[in-house]
Amino acid sequence: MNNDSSVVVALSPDACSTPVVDADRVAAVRRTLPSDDVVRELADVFSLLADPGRLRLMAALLEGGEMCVCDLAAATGQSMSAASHALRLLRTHRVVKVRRSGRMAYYQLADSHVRMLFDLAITHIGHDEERRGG
Amino acid sequence: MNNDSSVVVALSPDACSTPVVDADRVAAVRRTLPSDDVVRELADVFSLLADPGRLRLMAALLEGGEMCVCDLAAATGQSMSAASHALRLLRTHRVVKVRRSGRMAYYQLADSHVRMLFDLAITHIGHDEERRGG
DNA sequence: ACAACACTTGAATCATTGTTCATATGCCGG
DNA sequence: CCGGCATATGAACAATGATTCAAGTGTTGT
Repeated sequence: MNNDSSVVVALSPDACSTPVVDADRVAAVRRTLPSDDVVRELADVFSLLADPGRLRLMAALLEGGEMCVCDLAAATGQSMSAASHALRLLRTHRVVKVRRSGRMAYYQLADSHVRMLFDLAITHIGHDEERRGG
Repeated sequence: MNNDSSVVVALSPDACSTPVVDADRVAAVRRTLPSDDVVRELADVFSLLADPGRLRLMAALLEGGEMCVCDLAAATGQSMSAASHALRLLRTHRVVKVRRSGRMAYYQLADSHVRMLFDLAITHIGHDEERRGG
């Protein structure tokens, strides 16, 4: 069936370089896409998880519960400075929270989504390892 | 409830750069941490999700099912070149798969983990809309 | 054959980001 | 108060990566 509402490609003035095959589908998809803000925040969250150092930090907290910075640094194999920088990032994004006692800072995970994100991603790469024949 | 009074600073004989407060906990955590390879793969997966362009691409495929490159580019608001580069990355990481028909290339998601990763991350950033029951 | 088309790819550019070194802050014991 | 300690932070540097332009591949229609 042809779309009587004329397959007019309502391209913005500057985006006229992109041809469109199925204009209706494109329009429908555009409507359902998350807003730019949400997309940016999502990318932000995943960026936090996209670094081995931070990943180890989170895995350590997943297992160790609550730990101080120097122990976290030792457990994850990075310098205290690197660990502190990483924890700061995670802190500002509400992934971990800190409790201070004297000169120590004890960190723990702030919510439980991290564990699920981990498991899901592990499932994904496990799925990848499972395939045969290279 | 007091635990710090009994905390013995069990420094390893050769505590070079990183001091350790709770050596046992550190050792235990180290044992449970995923291997370097797994950590790297995890970071790799999350890196794919850490870009707005790719995120929009995946969200579009989540909604649109199977789409050609130019429609994906139009729907996600990027150039065809950018979309193609992004899709190539997603392809090599087995996140999307491609079907060719003539000069067209139709992409779709290769596994269902993406949707769960999305929902989990959206829950985390607190933009979870009330969509249960409807 | 030719040209237009859908897509891919390579190279260059530019921005982002992780790591390190050095220094700063605040707490504790003497 | 002072020195040592746990942590935090700033700036510089190097590496990674996204985007763009230009050119390349294979396909369809005339």
